Amino acid sequence: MLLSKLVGRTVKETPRDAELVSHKFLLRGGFVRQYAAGIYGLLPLAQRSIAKIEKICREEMNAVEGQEVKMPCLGTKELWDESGRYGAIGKDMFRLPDRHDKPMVLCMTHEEPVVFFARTELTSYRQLPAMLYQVQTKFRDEPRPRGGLVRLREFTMKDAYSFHTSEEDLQKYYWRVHEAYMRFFKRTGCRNFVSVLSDNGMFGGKYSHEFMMLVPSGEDTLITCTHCDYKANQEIATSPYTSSQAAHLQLETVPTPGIKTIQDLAKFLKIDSQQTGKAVMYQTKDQELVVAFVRGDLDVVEQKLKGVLQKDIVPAKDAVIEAGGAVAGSTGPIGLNLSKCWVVIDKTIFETSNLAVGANKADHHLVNFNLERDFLANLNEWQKQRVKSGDIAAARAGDPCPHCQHALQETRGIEIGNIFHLGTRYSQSMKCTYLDQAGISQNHVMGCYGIGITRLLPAIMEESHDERGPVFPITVAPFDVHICVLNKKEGGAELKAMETYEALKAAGIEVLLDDRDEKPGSQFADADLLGIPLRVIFSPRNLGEGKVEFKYRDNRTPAQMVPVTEITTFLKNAVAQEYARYRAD
RNA sequence: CGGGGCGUGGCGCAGCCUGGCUAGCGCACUUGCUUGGGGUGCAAGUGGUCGCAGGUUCAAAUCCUGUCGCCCCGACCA
Repeated sequence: MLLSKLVGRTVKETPRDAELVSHKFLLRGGFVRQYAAGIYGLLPLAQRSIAKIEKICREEMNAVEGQEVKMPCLGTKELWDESGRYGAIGKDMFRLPDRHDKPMVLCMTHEEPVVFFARTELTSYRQLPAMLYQVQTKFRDEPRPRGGLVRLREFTMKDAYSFHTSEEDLQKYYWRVHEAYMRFFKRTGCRNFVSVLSDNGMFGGKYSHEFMMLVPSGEDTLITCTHCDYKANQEIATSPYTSSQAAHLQLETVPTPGIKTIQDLAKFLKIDSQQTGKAVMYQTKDQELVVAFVRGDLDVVEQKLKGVLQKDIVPAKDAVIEAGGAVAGSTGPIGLNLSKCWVVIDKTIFETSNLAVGANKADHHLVNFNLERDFLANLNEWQKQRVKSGDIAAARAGDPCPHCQHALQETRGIEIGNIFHLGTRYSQSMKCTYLDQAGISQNHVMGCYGIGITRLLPAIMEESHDERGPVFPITVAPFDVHICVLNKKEGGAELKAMETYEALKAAGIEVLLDDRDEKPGSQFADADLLGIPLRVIFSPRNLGEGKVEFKYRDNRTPAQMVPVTEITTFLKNAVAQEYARYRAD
């Protein structure tokens, strides 16, 4: 490709809307253009990279016996009603009427369409296990698209779905896909990534992993152990917090004028915040109050709370708080109106004695509160139904690891892939069955596996760049080799460069030739901005000595002079070596 | 949905508070000369209903009202 003909120009100024480095470089390098919030078009440079990512992805999916299919993006309400998700998913799903006013959806994931396939095509145990995958556009009406290509409303995803006759078979295959994912991410040049245990969200199922690129700009917080291999999304990470147990003292009400926060309370009572109980309030869709209690020094994780409660929640409004009998700033377990509210108690409250908690009376708190004695023992059977318990607190840096007790640490990450155990969540609701060996109808046991294809490009750029631009792994770079020609009119520089360009193309190497009549500085700056891993510079000065200059985009070795007669062979070797660096095995 | 910010040629911005001739600057783009190893210099050009609608006024990019869009933080996120 000649750079003078490449559609998509580079710019010096950083567009105002860009925050992330990947976003800045994507715009400045002419990789993408924005159409609307969360909606981008890929120009040739980005499209070339994405196509390479897709190709590697297909190879790895084929290697685990995946069969590529293409399912429609447009879906009908009927199909999504079968799984119950037409109603369960809120505004995240694009919905539109067709010309007959029939409700349609734009698919945000494809469990429903794939089950549609499976129940007619996978009807015998002889066909199982089977895996279908596609590389397809997904639509999600995100509340807040952001970060350039990181969080989009329209994007490409590789989604795969496997069907099994047993949990054991699914589990075996699940780990095979996990392996395939590790290979895929290595091959695409991802370096610092991990798989972590994650929340199942709206998928259902028993377990799941997220593949996370560890970069400071990541949206998710991960909890990892400094000693063992425990890794989890903070949404589900746990810790066996150390708590203090002591002889139960007399419960007392104490006036606490103007004390609203845990910090103030601990200071006022001259105790550690670990000796307090904090109430965090949410509300359900039915306007019922949800009061979550955790130890004062800890934070509530909403995902965990939702899991314990099995309900969707949002932060509580004042009217709901009042109706539930809670007093903001002094909310405690005793005295709540349990007919109007749910109470969720974190395990740390069970484990700590003599806590200071709110008294549900303005400017008063209780001290020496002991959960079993002062609250649970006084509940009748019906009230007990309104009280749930579980692990709802956030594990933090410094807390002990649930596996080895060593200190945990926090890291930021971008989710680049995930794998989910689905079980029979969809095959049951959508009546998807096969006949087993005994001729008995059984539900398929399912797994699903996603990779955010579009997102991987900015993720790689976040991980791999310098102040001048991205530094692409050759496996996903838009081109293999970038040729600059300085002062092209003199000394036959342009002619020599063209010869090399043609020879490399003939050898199947993807070359970008900067044939513009630009100053060296401009050419170098643009080459840096495009991030192509190998660079050759033709100039009259060096050609006078029969040499051209070769350098790596990442400057891993000093630039070297290569005889122009050998440059084609040299580059063929260099390209081959470069690809070899990203082999998975 | 809550909080904050921003809409002026393709990009980055000034002008707006305090209304006033043909709306300005830099980059990019076109043409010519110049320069030639980290964004040369000079000259001449192309390109804008100042997001949109309504209002106030002799006069609106500028003031008022409404509306749409975009970004950031939070909420949310298979």
